[in-house]
Amino acid sequence: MGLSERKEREKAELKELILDAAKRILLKNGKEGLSIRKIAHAIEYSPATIYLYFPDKDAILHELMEIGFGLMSKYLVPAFAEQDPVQRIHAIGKAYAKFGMENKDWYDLMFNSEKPMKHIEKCAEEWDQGMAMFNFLTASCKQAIDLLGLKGIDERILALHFWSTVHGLVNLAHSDRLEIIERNQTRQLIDKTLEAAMASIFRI
Amino acid sequence: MGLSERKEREKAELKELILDAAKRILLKNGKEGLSIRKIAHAIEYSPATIYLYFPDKDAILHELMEIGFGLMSKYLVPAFAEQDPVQRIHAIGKAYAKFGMENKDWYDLMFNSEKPMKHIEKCAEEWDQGMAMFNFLTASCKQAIDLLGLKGIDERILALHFWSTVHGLVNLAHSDRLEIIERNQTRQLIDKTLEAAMASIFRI
DNA sequence: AAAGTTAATAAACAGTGTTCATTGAATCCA
DNA sequence: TGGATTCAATGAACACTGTTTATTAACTTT
Repeated sequence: MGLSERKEREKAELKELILDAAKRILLKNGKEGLSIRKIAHAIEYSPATIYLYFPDKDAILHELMEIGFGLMSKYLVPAFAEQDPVQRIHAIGKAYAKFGMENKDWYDLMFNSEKPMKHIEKCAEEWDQGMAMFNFLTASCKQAIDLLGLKGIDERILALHFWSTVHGLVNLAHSDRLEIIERNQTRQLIDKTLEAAMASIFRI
Repeated sequence: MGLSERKEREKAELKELILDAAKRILLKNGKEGLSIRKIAHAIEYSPATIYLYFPDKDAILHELMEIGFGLMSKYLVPAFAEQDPVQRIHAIGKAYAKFGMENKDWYDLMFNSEKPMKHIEKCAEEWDQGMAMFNFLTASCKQAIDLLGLKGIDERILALHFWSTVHGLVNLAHSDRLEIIERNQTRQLIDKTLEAAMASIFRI
């Protein structure tokens, strides 16, 4: 019963081929420009073939999302290694924003799309990479709170405050709203605001 | 030369009819469900007719965006009237978040879409309602800074910090990320985080 | 060799935004 | 009034989109 080993390997290989093509098209044409038909054309198969390997387009986007977290961790790992929790949080914020600014389409897929995570039961499992990052941030916040002797502050709320600030900045930048506030200063605005957030949150 | 007054009035009337239908469809079917063909069907005209009154779909979305700012101001006006600048900023944040949570599609159109504002030269003019709101927030921040005697703080950065926090929260809520962090607590998370932001920013 | 299995596909369906030649009715002018 | 002109409205087409299904063709098993 079941597929022979060779069959399974071939199936996995074509799945990988599809994802690779999807990745390339995402990088070249953006989220809007990514279509089943373009993927099919890129790998020289018919569009219908894609549906033998993925139930629908959302499934492909979801797998891309997980690849995106892999990319993002390259930005975050050095920040995670920072000894001082306050500096670590700052470094995480800067790395997060850098990833967001340099990988708009990935970021959109990972943090702004609701489609690839329709059912909350599933997404709690499937967004585990995102959750792991948030939990690490929360733990760092707890350390910072203890270190600075801040009282009556919930580390989860603190982490959420920090995350939403950076997430908000990245999204405002992506939709060109920061450009409206001050032309050609987007990066500086993000850096300065991040510093101001750190200063006010940790009362430096 | 030029259109007679009656002609112009008729033209404006049909334009209004199109926008009204677009508004209804946006509210019922969301941003994705809003199509030229559905608008045409709703007003019982052919799709091609729409293009006699608007250059393209983006132009319609842009006009809807301006209508959205009208809706939003209903939420914000009471907050704007608040006497104490610190409480005013808090009230603005709460009203902004309330609008965002209760009007997802409008919010998306006004703050997350880049399409309706392709050229930055234009959008500086055409996003003037958004800019006016941000400038008012900045002015309130300046007042709060003076009132509390905070030193070395740029009111523009402070306003941006506050805006990006609330914007980030609303977007995280819209993409169900807050639901992942803590199930069925989205509203409370937003309120608490907003309070924490106020406390840390103004050192209460 | 015949039967069974299955990967791949062509074609279709129901949508999308947008363009353009044609129609038909209202307006203008002689 | 009659003919010319103008122009709003449209049907039909183009090039796309995601997805489904019956059919083909190749490979595997008996």
